[in-house]
Amino acid sequence: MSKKKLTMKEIAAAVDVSVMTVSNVINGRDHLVGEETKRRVKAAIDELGYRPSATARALRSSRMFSIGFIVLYDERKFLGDPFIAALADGLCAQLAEQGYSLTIQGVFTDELSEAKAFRRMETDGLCLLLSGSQPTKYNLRELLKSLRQPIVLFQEGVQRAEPDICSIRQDDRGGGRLLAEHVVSRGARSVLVVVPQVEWPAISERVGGVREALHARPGVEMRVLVSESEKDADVQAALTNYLDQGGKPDAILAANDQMAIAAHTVLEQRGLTLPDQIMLTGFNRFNFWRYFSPKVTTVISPAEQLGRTAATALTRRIDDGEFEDRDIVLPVELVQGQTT
Amino acid sequence: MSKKKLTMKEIAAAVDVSVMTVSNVINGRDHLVGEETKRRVKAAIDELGYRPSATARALRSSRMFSIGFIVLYDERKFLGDPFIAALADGLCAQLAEQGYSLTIQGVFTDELSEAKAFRRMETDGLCLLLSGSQPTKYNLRELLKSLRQPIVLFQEGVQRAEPDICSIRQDDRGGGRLLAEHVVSRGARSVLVVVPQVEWPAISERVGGVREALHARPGVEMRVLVSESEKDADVQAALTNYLDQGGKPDAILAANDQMAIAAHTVLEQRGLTLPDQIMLTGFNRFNFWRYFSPKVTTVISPAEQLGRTAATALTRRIDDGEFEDRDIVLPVELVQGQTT
DNA sequence: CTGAAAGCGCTTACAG
DNA sequence: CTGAAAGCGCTTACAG
Repeated sequence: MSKKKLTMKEIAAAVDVSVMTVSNVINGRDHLVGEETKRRVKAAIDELGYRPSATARALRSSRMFSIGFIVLYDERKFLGDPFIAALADGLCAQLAEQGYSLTIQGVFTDELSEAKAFRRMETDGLCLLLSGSQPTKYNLRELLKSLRQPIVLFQEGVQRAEPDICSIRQDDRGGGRLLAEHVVSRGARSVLVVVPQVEWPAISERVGGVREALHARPGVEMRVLVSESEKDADVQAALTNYLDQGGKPDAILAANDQMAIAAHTVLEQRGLTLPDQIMLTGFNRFNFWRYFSPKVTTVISPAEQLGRTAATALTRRIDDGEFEDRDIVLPVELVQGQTT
Repeated sequence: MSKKKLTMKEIAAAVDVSVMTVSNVINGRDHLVGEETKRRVKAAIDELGYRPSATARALRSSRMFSIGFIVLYDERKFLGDPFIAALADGLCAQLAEQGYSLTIQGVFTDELSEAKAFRRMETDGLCLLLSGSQPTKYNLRELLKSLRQPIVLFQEGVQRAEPDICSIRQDDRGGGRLLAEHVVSRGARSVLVVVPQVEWPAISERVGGVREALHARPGVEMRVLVSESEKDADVQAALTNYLDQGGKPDAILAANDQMAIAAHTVLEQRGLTLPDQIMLTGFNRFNFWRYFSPKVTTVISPAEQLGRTAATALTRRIDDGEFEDRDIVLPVELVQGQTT
C-alpha cells in the first residue's frame, strides 16, 4: 500500500486515459465511456485501492451527500431521550442505504441565538427536532429560511407557505382518540388528562384527540391537569393535589409513559387498584416501558420510522427539487396493558 | 439578504483588502493583520452574513473538523442501546464545544467486509464501538490501519504496538471487584456469575474482577453460568435449568442490568425473597434501571463521560500529532439497591 | 466515446 | 503587516 494519497490523476495515468474518463466511470455515466475502457479503469481503481475525495467532489458539485440532524433541547437529555435516539437511529440507517451520511448536532435552547451550529453545517438537507417555548421557535423559523436547505421538521404542525419545509410526525391526535375511546369503552365516565406545562405541539395534539373522541360521548366528563414539568415529582405533586381536593376520575390519560408511571406511584400509595378502581394510560411505548409493572396501556410511537421517512423524503427532495408531500403523518397503534 | 453565495472574494472586495487578509482574520492569525484592518473585515463579515465554506477549507488544508463514530452491531439496536446512545451523546456534546461535528454510522457486522462505511468517511479521526466475534474484529484491525486516521476504540483492551489507536473504556474489572466484595461482605458464600456466550471484552473483564476479588476470600465459591445470549428468554432458561439441577447460590451477579432483571423473574417465580434468600446484582445503571422494582444493586457506567473523553483525546491527538495516553480507564461506582 | 481547460472557495508558501 | 500566485481533487461545460 502506497504512502501518498491517491488521486484520479494517478488512476488516469495508470490506465492511460484522461481524468475525465475516470470521473465518468466512477459516477456511472456509462453512456460516456466505452465498455473496455470502463473495465480497465475499474480494475485500476480496485488494484490501487483508490477512493474518491468526497470533499473535492462536494466543493465542485455542491453536493455533500450528507444530512444534518439538529436537536434543540432544554435539559440534559438529547440522545438519552428514547424518542430522539430512535429518530436518529432510523435516519442513520436509511441514509446509509442511500449513500448519505448523518451529522448530528445538539444545541441548547439558549445557545440558539448564535446559531453557530447551523452555520457550520455543510449538508444537503437538515432534520430538526425543536423544543422549548413558542417564541424561541419563531426566531428559529426565520433562521431556517436563511439557510436555503430543504428541511424536515419533526413533530411540528403543518407549515404555511414555506415550500421547502416538510413536516413529519406521528399521529398524536389519532393516538389520543384511540386511548379515549378505549377507556370509555371500558366504562370510564370521567377522564383526567395530565399534561406538562410546556406546550409541545405533539402533546396538544394528543389532548385534542382525546377531546375529539369525548365530544362524541356526551355523558363523559373530561378535565385537564397541568403539571409544572414532566418530571416525576411534579407530576406526582399535581396529581396528589388533585386527588386531595376530591377529584375522582375513572381514568387518567397521561401525556406520555414516563408521566403515567410517575402517576402510578401516587395511585398505588392511595391503595387504588388498577384497572378496577381507576384506569391509567401513557403514550409512546419506548424501551423502558417494558421494565415497569404493571404494563401501562399505551400507544406505540413509530419514532424510528419517522426517521426513516425523513431520510427518504429528503433524498427525494434533493433529487427532484421539491418535496413530494409536505405533511406526513405516521399512524400509531394502541397496546393494551394491565392498567385498563 | 443576497441570493448568491458569498465568498471571501466578496468580503475582500467590500473592505478593499486581499482574500489572504480575510482568511487571516477568520483564522485568528492576529499577528498577521493590523488592528484596524481586522476590525473592518470583521464588520463586513457580520454585515454581509458571510460564512466560510468548510468544504473548501477541508480540501485545501485537509482538516475536516469532523469526527466519525462507527458502530458495529449484530442485532437491531444501534442507538436504541442505551450505552451507544450515551456514548454518542457525550461525543457530540464535547466535540461541539471544540468546534467539531460528529458523523455517525451504524454498520451491520456482516456488511463489514465491504467496509464502504469507512471508505466514505472523510474525517479527522474515528471512534469505534465493535461487537461480534473475535475473528471479525481481527479483520477490522487490519482495515483500521489502512485508514491512516487516529482511532479511539471503546470498550476494548489495550492495543499492542499500534501507536495511533487509543483505547477508552470503563473500569469493568473494578466494577466486578466492587460487586463481588459487596455481596461477600453481606454474607454470600457462593456466587453465580451469569454471562452471555458472546465474548465481549468488557464482560470478560467484569468476570475477571469478580474472580480477583473472590481469590482473596478462600471460603467463597464462584461459578459461571453461560446463557446463550443476553436475551431475557435465554437468561431465564439458563438460570431455571441451573436452579433445577440443585444450584443454590447466595448471590447472582449478572453481566448487566437487563440480564439481572430477566433473572429476577425466575427468582420471583420460585418464591425466593431478595436479599434474604438470594442476592442479585447488575451492571451499568442506564435509564431504564429506575423503572424496575426492586431496584437492582449495580454499578454506574460512565458512558457519557467515555464519549466526552474520546472527543478530548482525539482533538488533542489531531493538534499534537500523537495520543497523550493510549489506554484510558474511567472509574465506575457501586449503587446499592434493594437486591443485596 | 474521449479529453484539455477552467474553476469550486479556500489555504499554503512565498515575496514584498 | 499585506498580497499575488499556485493548487487541494474533483466536476462542469465544452470541443473534438
